[in-house]
Amino acid sequence: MLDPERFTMEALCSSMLDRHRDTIVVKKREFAVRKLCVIVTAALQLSRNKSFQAMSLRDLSAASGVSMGGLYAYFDSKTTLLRMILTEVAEQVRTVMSEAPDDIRSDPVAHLDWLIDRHVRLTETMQLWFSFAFVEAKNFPVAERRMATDSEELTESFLADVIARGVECGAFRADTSPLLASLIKPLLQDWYVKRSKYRRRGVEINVYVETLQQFVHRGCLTPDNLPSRRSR
Amino acid sequence: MLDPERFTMEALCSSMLDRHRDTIVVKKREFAVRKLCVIVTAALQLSRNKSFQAMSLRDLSAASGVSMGGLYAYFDSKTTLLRMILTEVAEQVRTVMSEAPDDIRSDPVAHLDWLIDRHVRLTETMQLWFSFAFVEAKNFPVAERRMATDSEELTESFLADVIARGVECGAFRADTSPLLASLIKPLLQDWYVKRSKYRRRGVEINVYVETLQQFVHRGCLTPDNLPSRRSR
DNA sequence: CCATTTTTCGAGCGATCGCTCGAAAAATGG
DNA sequence: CCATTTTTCGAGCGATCGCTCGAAAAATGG
Repeated sequence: MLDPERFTMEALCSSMLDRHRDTIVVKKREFAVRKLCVIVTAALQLSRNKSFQAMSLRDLSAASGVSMGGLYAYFDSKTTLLRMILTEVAEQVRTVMSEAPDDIRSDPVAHLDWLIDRHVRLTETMQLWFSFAFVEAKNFPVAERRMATDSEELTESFLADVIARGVECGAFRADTSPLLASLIKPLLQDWYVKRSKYRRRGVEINVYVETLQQFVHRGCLTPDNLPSRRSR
Repeated sequence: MLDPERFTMEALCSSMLDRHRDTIVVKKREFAVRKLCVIVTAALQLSRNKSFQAMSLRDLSAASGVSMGGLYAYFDSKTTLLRMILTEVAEQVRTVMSEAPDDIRSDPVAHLDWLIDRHVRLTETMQLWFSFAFVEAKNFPVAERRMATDSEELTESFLADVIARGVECGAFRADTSPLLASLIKPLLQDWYVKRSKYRRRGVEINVYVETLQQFVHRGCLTPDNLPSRRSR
């Protein structure tokens, strides 16, 4: 459903380069993308155990094999590197969550399921990026924190819009809580925030997606649309 | 339902002192508790905007009015201060979530509702402490991170136990997802992690608790126990 | 009131941080 | 092959960090 080719490190760094042509000094695209991949890979890896703040640029230099001075050809401050990564995550969310085909868009239940499925699979594919964004966004300058907040609100608004349409057309209960979209979001986030827990317990991504969809269905579908699974 | 007197800064710092008698140099209880309150209050406040790592001990000294040297009478390293705060949060969760009276304990549905209610209200009362623990725990030494993980797993096990009992006695669906406890936890956390969002939208704590309880009911109660709220 | 204990103070330490800059190395193109 | 451009390098900068320690101030108790 999601083409993995779209989210390779090279594809994402290529996109990062386009977005930051003005701050990246290196002129030749080939050179720039290759080094960006190395730098970003090392940065995500190092931030995984420690944190972005705790990672020094000397650590990053050693892990990436790019000299201290060399790093500054790709960003003009450590905060800029942070912003580049956060922006890439936010823009991928915006793009990927907007791509619902028309036939799915026409059915609120299917559309809600689609949003849940897409979000979980996107965060799975870009797991390191999302963990990074979630953990680091809080600790940094106002502008960067704002970016993270906006991205989260956008995700929530995708959900809220579909739910509102579903209530309107009678697929969802009329008494569906206005908080529902707010509650689905932390459930989506848990998949990557607590990824290691689910891995340890052997929870497959398909199981997680289906469990979440069913949980949400029970919370907001009208009884007519709800499959009755009474067992025993 | 929760006595606020139990969770005043003074009560919590008094408890912290008992737990760390060996590392705190100051001998007179009266002195120690008073200064601890000042120090911890300032530390939580400063970590709110920046982060614990980004907060320097000079910042803390200035904000609390305690000199650099004076601080070290209350902890022997910055990490110890972190550990003291995290421990206090974890122990309060452990205590407060274990106090269900027998009559509630005997009814799984009531007990689950009680756990949800208690957790949300505890995190509301100790909001700064919980936000701190959630944001900071990831960034720090292995031992401290482990403590946070253990605490979260404990909370989850409280939920899982009650759900298992509920399934056994037929109050909860037999096909209740084994993931349910894992999914409730991020919903509980969202209340304090995204507290400012809910405040901005004017969501009252009672509404949040009830919405959450209802959402969970729909997800796991057998139809017999589920109040039918079909409207229009 | 004074001897003793307890608490508080803050200048100064070594280490590490983000970042710079002039020079070296590599790539390019005629 | 060589002149020019582009990329990479790493020692060194000022600033700030966690932490120490000897001395001053405050509290205690007979």
